[in-house]
Amino acid sequence: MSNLLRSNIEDYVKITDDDFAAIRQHFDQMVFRKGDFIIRAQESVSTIYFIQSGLVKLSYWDQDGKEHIASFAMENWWETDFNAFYHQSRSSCTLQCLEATTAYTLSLKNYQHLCATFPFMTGYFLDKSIRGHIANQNRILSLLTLSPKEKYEQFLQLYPSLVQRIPKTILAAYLGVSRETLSRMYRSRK
Amino acid sequence: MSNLLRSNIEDYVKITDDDFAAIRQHFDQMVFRKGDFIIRAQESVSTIYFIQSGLVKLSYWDQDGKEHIASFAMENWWETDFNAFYHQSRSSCTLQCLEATTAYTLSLKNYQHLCATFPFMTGYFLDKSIRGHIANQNRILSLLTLSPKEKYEQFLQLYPSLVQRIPKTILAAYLGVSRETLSRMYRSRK
DNA sequence: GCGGGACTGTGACTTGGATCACATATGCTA
DNA sequence: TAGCATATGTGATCCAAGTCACAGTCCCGC
Repeated sequence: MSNLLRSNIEDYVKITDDDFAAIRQHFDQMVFRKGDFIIRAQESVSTIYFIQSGLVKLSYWDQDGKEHIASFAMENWWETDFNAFYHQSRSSCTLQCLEATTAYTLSLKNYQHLCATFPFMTGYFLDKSIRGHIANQNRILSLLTLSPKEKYEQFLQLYPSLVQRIPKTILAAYLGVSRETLSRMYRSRK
Repeated sequence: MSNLLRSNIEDYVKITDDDFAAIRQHFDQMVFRKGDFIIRAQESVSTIYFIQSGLVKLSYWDQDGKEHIASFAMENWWETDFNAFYHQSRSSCTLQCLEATTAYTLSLKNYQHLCATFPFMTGYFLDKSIRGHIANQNRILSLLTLSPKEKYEQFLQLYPSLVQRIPKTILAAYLGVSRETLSRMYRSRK
């Protein structure tokens, strides 16, 4: 199974070569360099991205100019500003590459066509959405219940491979902790 | 449109009387009194609930015995511990009635049967799931970016009708703020 | 109608973590 | 290879919000 998108779909349901070829038609591919913006704030968002390689961050800037991270996405993950995509409105977030990234892109029109042509794809997206929903729920509970130290340790446990790939400043903005507090956290048994 | 469940489905797609009758077969109905537990921690969860009337809270207790609110659900909302339901594991949360509540219940088996029989129901649940996902995303950003005062004001704006129905202690546990801080918040221009 | 529990307000005190300020290290890029 | 931006560590200070303690209110059941 050399194709990541196909294997991702087949984690949910097995498909034939012909089906995958037809599904594949709905996607384009894009290549980004480190630092490139995939979505800028205030833009309209008509595309979902399936990350083939690389790492991106979805972030929100508050009125004080402070960055907050809504989520990260790496290989094998779907990402976009779902709020803007689903409601066809302008993005309040920014999607930017932390590493050089390649992605399959799926437009809203093709997304709808895909679900209409292959009903099991609706089930596939439902599966993804529910998992995302559950992950968000867990993140909310972590934000509510954990100390900075515990948040960091939980992140380490959940995404050990990501910790080395993400600048600490950005990780702090994801955890909801100041850069300095995060930095002080490695030694102390807090 | 007297039936809340039907009108909720028809917000997504129009259905015939016959279809609704067949769909309706998949559900049972339950009645709870104020304070009743719908789901207790450590129980397995095999049911989704569609709230017809009333108000429930989904909460998590940390190791210090402090309660944290994952979410509220009122009339016209779907609720359960989705993590436990979807992965068929034990609940880490508690679902409890803040008011006398009536709900349609849908078992996992019937949920699957429903989606298999009426493919558009998969689309309906996908729609619900995406909206839930987006709401959770927004909640995460609120927790990351807003001051206690701003969190309270945003809640007021998003759910004006809920504020009167939820004890302040519980609301504080939802906002991630202490009861006392929330209480002090009404007067000051903080 | 009485008593005990949940709910809420409010003062006094404490503190975790933010903020500020600066220093060092590690690149890229020209 | 110099030079500037990015990333990180660390000390000193401050303050928003948590915690603790107590009092008043409301409501429900016996």
